[in-house]
Amino acid sequence: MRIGDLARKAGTTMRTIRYYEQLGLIAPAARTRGGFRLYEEEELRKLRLIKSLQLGQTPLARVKAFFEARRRGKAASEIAGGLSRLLETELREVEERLAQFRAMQASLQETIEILRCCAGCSLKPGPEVCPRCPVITSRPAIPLHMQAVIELAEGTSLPG
Amino acid sequence: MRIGDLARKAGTTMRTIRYYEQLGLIAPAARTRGGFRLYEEEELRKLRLIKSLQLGQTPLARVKAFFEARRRGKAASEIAGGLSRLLETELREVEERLAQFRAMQASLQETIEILRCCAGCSLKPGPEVCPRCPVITSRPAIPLHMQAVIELAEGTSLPG
DNA sequence: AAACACATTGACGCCGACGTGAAGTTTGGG
DNA sequence: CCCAAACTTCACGTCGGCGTCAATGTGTTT
Repeated sequence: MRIGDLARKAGTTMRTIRYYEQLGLIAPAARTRGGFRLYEEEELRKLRLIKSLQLGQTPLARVKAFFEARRRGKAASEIAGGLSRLLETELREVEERLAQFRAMQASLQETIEILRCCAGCSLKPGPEVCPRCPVITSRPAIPLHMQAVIELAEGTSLPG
Repeated sequence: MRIGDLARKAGTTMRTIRYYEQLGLIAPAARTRGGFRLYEEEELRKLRLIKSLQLGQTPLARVKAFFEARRRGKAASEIAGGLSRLLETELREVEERLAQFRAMQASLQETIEILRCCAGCSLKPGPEVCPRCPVITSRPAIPLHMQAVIELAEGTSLPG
């Protein structure tokens, strides 16, 4: 299989594949006499893998470290141990980001809800303006995005 | 307050503040005769806001759009409507990423568990190698990272 | 008025993950 | 044999979010 086919099958581009090769992530199984890269199915699997790893923001350098763990480890237990250490680091990072995104999601959802209420009342958003609004007052804390909205609303000139 | 103080209070740098100004995100309330930027507390709040928004990967361009929504909207309901549309877009993106990260987390956790088992057995990881391993065989699907591990393990030469 | 920290503009650099040419070479079908 | 399509390497461009340097100007203290 040549690079164009591989790119199509993997849903990526030739440029990307060559870039990965430059980084030492994948390599063609062989070359034609003329120098064309020739690939096996294995590279296709690797590419798909890289793609899915990228969904989790895993940088290519770490993907490489992951791929390289094969060479360094000798015994199976070493391999398993080394890999699981790598993955635990990764897991910690993923969980950090998860927490951040969950917080963002909560803030966004709450803020949207409040805004819908304000839009219904035709009021400038903000707790001083709409002090009896249950959507705002029943909340333990003002969500992140709502704080921004309130600041923004202070610049406007409209009936309160 | 001059730019250095603002930077310290906001936990950022002068360069960053000037960069934000260049992007139209924040502006000094005034300047000294000599040209030094002078800021009020409001800018500090804005900076803190930007920082927290960045935790959710919100690009600065969108933060700007968010800030600019003030000028475009005239009536309060327009403002609230426009903002909530912005935030809904943001929310959708955040939720997409949340799903991806959740999948990554699950895959990582499962893979680490499997690897621990393999390390305990001193076996090369992979379902053919350890066919009776309940940790592997009881799973509905092989997690993402485990697929990578299996590919990697195939290059090793060790007692199965 | 000298010393010193603090600021100013401008410009170039960097990282990651590629895109986008340009100029030449190889392959495969008719 | 010839031609278009596919491929090669080289090298510069992009985007976001700043870092860092250079040369110069300001504010404050003594």
